[in-house]
Amino acid sequence: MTLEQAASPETQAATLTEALHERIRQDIILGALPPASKLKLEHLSKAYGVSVNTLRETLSRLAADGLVVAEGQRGFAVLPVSNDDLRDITQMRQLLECQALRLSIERGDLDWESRVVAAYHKLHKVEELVEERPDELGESWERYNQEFHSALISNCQSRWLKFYYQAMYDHSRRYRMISLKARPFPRAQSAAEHKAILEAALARDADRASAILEAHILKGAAMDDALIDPAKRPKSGPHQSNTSEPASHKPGATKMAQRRKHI
Amino acid sequence: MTLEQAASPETQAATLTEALHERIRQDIILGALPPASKLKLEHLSKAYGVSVNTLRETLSRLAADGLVVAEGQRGFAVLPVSNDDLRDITQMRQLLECQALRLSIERGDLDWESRVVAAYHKLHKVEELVEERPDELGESWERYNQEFHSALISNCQSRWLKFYYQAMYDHSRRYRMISLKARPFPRAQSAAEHKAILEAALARDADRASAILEAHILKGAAMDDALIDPAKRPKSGPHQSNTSEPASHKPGATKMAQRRKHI
DNA sequence: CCATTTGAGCATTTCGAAAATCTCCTATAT
DNA sequence: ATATAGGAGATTTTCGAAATGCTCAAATGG
Repeated sequence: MTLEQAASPETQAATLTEALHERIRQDIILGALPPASKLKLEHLSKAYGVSVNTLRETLSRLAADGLVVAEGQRGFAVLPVSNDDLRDITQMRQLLECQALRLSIERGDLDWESRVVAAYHKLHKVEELVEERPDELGESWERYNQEFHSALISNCQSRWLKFYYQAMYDHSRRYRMISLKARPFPRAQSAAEHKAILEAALARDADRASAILEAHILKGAAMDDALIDPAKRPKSGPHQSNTSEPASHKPGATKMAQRRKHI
Repeated sequence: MTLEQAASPETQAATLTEALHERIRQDIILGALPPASKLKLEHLSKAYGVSVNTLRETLSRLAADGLVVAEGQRGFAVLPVSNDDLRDITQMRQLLECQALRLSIERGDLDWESRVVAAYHKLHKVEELVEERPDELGESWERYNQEFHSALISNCQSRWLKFYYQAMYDHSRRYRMISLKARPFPRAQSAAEHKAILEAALARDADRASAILEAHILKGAAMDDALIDPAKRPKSGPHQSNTSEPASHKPGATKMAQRRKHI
């Protein structure tokens, strides 16, 4: 996502590269392209049906975004996960999102209020039901959760703050997706927290809202923590997982690159 | 600059794209490629002596960094400047740099202390002389100023914080370069502020150091403010702002042509 | 006279393949 | 047996040009 798109979220991709960027970004966040997996150009370009150049340009962008690491003459790989990184991401989200919320509340106007209320309403409805039918509603919860958090900070004027917030949110979402594969759907208390944030925001109490949000972010991340053991990744034999198209938009992933022994 | 490079600043560019990325980044920050100027692919690829694809990949990365804006089917342009953006950048620097400084001080160790002292020493020496001979020493001041600020936060462990701090520093530097073309070298008080920050940092007084730094950043930016009038840019008839090479920095095929053979 | 269409010129986007580099397996020598 | 050198195959990097889409002025119709 570019800075422009963060400022005014367009949904239409004008070029192939932009569409591919969004597609691969989602595949990384959702886990179709697992952490630390090598992104081989020829292979992926076939899987996504684009030329190597287009793919390369896209991966370069993602590398600048931080979702992909690019090492000269050694290609691209999905950013690995680690508990350290998760802690880092979490602290950054606390710093950026709380600051954005403060700014947003300070200049709070009626349009913003109604956006927040509307977003909360959707999220609230889904949260009442999501624990019973997580498979069906999990995706909705993700969307509405993001929209609620976005609405809260939408009144902050800082383009950069929003831009970096969005990046950090994407990263934390990737960790949550990983976590959800190992645990059910432990969002029991988040509904109460969302409500408390809403009330503090509507009361224009920036300190209180910010404090609750900070704790909320930490709690959410705590559930994803300690789920990352590097030895966990399936090391299935030959890498044929990708010989077939990513047709169901599952571009599969090659295995982690074995690092060279000596320099 | 990638996330990796921010974490451990490598100076060697392994590929043409990486070298070009750094080169254009500098040209934008230093003003050889002026704000809002259109970056025509064919033209620039000749000027820098690379193919259109390589240039394109580089510009895509810079777009993700935020120094360049990419509009689908309409090419690339240098990010425009505005007073709003300058304010935004300044506030982000305050937020990120102060937080990084706090974290850095909290886990302050001896190595960090000595890095800070060493960086301050260089900066101090240059600041004593820079106002008399700004043309000669301005560049040194820039480098040592950046190194001092970098040293201050170097002990903070957050990769992302450092990464975003660096991006914001680059942007603020671009504004300072613009400002320096209109005013002499008004850095009289910054020396005293640097000293105060150093002392607070060495005393492990995070609150005081952070407060001084916050004011310091604001003061520095205040001098660059109000220098940007949108009607100023030379929109002379046919857009010739780029017909003349950014050649002050000779983007010709001078240094780019040399390729390495072995490591 | 104004609005709309057309099309030539120009700029961007995308592709396929060549060149450069890295990886890993094998042979050879110590 | 271990270490070093050579080379085939795989992968990344770079290029030149074709395909696509935008811009803007001239032409056409109301």
